[in-house]
Amino acid sequence: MGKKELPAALSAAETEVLRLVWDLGFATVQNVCDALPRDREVAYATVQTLLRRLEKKGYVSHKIDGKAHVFSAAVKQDDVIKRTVGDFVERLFGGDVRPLMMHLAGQSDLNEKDIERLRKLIEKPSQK
Amino acid sequence: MGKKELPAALSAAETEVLRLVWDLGFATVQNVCDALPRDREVAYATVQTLLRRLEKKGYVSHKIDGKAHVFSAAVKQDDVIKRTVGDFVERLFGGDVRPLMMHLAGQSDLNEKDIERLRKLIEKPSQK
DNA sequence: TGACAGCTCGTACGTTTGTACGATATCGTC
DNA sequence: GACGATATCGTACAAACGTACGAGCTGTCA
Repeated sequence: MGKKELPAALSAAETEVLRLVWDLGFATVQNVCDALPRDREVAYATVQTLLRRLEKKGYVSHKIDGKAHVFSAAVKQDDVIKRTVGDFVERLFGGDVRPLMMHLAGQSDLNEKDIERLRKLIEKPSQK
Repeated sequence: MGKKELPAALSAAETEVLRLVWDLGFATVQNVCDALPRDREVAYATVQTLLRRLEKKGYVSHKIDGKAHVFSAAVKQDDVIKRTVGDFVERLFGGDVRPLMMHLAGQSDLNEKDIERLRKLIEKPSQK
């Protein structure tokens, strides 16, 4: 097993749509449109194309319900995230995650619980 | 003053070159080529184009030294990182940085010092 | 059963991206 | 001052992206 071979790379717009599909679990084109942030409205037809491309690349699949296509993810979110974040860190930080963590830590407002969970994750030298 | 207006968006390849320019401080096309990771070799001419595009977009500028152009960054690294990471988190996590931090914390091997610094950052509710 | 609303499919198109060739300009050296 | 080595510049081009129109198919309800 090991390396789950992921399909071709995702563009930004595709990534966003895929995320929404994960969030929704099952979604029609319309559902995805509705789930888009209000400030990023985009034509129905565009979402449709993005879903079609995602399907062709193997990231989602659909079943038919009446006249609508109901899409769902065909890849594990963790795998995609791992690869996407990896690429990102590579480009912007030369592969070193630490500056990114520092940046995030400085930027974000984490509550007590978040910090607690983080601490756990960080301090337990995970079984890598 | 606030929002430093950053120029148009960067592509992945551009981002990588810009990072190298930051790392190097000042760099000729050749320098950037040499600094590229060995597994990602790319033609001199390609790097050249990317630097040209970066300059047109306003991310780098150059001065002339002999026959060579010496490029240096024209934007603050922090600003670019902030925006780039922001976009990224928006697309892949819907704007919530916490899942990303958790992911990174679980993936990376941080040493004692890193953890210490992180803890400081996290726990001091910085002046936002 | 026919009209309508909703949905997909084929197709398109201007941009951006990644990559690069060939021509030209410039610096140092003999 | 001519020559070679090294740079840049203009230009190119296929693929990927973002976005979308219009035609056609399919349930649904009167």
